[in-house]
Amino acid sequence: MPWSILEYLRKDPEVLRNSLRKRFMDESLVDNAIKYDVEWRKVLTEVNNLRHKHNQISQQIAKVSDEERRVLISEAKELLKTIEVLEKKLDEIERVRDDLLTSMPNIVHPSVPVGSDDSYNIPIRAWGRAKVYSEFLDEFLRNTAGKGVNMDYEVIDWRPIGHADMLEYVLKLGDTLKAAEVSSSRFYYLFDDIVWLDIALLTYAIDYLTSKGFKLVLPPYMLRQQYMAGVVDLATFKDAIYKVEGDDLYLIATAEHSLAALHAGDEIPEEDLPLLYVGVSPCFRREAGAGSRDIKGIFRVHQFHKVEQFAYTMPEQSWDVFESLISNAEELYRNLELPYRLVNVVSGELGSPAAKKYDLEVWYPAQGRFRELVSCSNCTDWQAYRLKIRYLRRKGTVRDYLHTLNSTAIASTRTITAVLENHQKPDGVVEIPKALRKYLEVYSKAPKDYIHPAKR
RNA sequence: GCCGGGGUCGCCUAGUCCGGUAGGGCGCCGGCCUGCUAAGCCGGUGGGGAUACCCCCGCGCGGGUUCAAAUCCCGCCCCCGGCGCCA
Repeated sequence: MPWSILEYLRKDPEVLRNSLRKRFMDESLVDNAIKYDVEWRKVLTEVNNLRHKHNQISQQIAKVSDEERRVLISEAKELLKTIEVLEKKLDEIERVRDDLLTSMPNIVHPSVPVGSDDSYNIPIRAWGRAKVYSEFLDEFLRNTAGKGVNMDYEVIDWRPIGHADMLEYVLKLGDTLKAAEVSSSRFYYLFDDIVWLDIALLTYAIDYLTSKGFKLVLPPYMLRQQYMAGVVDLATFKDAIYKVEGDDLYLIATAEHSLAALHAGDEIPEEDLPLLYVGVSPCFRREAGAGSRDIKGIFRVHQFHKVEQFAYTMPEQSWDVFESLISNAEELYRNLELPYRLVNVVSGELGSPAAKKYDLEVWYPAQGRFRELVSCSNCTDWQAYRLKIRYLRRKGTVRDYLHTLNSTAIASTRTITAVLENHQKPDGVVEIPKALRKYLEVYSKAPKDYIHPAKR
């Protein structure tokens, strides 16, 4: 039963305290959990002893005479009363203990920078030649060379139009105002060339990853609460997840959720690992904590399409696979000619499931900042424990929790915004990345090289 | 949604009517035996707590009846078949 968190809780709790400190969370959680775990084991032993006594009496009853039976039955009944009281106590302790355990975030990996917010993220490498409007040069340099990673750039003397205005007013290929009226804010209608682009981006990513041996999956878009709770933490549940009224179903916020649930309860032989999946699905997000951030355009929306990489691995494989998932993502963005930097995300911004996370951030010329397009996480055994997914080593003699990892490949709407800003010409024409051409050529009405501003 | 059948230790299966320690086969692991292999024999093969014995829980899930539930009762989930509805 070596779930890393429970194991450390019993053998070396300082590891957990230290991890919580790095996340700026209250480390008393650990001592509280220890207290309840010790108490739980103590009461469990008491209950088990009483149950044993009761079982013994119960088994005698079948074999004795009528008079003896009457005596034994009343004895058993007495015992049951005691057991019942103690079992109630045990259930209560167990409930508290499990709540404490499942509220425990994953253990922060030693290589994760410690810091409270994303200004402490550490850039690891950068790629591409960023178009930097003169006014944004200081900001650009502060976030590249200033943080120890050099990135090629060219200063431009015109300010590109922001992706939201491009979509809505220059190209006139999106209508977020009507969508807000009929749905609510953060919804959108997209038309023609942008829809082709959305489709092409998805097939592009699918083609790339299936060529690399990933198994293609179209997963359920809704999951029961039990499985959703195995994949996400409470904060995500509250802020990101839509509930379907009248059913025990939740809309997925990413294919990661369904792909993690795919092997819930399974035991996977060592020789089958790693299992690599590429899922494609719509994603539904409440964005409850977002306030009015990115309220314009389609950067932060309630629904979008995403191609997602997901891996099940042996514990000793997961850090290598982690690196390979992010390098897949990088290659996808390099081929789209989108300049990016890769950051090692600070401890304070890590979600509970993740032990370590890389974000791929593309430079947005009109906004003058880097923005997250890809998030790649190693969840180690955090999800596997909750979903009871184990590996079998050496023909079933060792059984243990495996590791799960996930990474964005392409999130459609967000990638579209990056294309609209980075491949925009001074005259408002958007050049389509050549890597997408092949996926657009199959459609007679799809654009092939350029998307042109609407005629007025 | 309705009617019927089903869900037992990795797989197959007995036990359910009639309540009393869940049995067998296959596979797998370990051991014995043996020129080698096969066969044969012995033990193990779910979760948890103790770890020197050992104990508790586990028959789709959750309740109930009972000293005692795989077995009886109630609710739910899933699978198969039929009917209905349907892109």
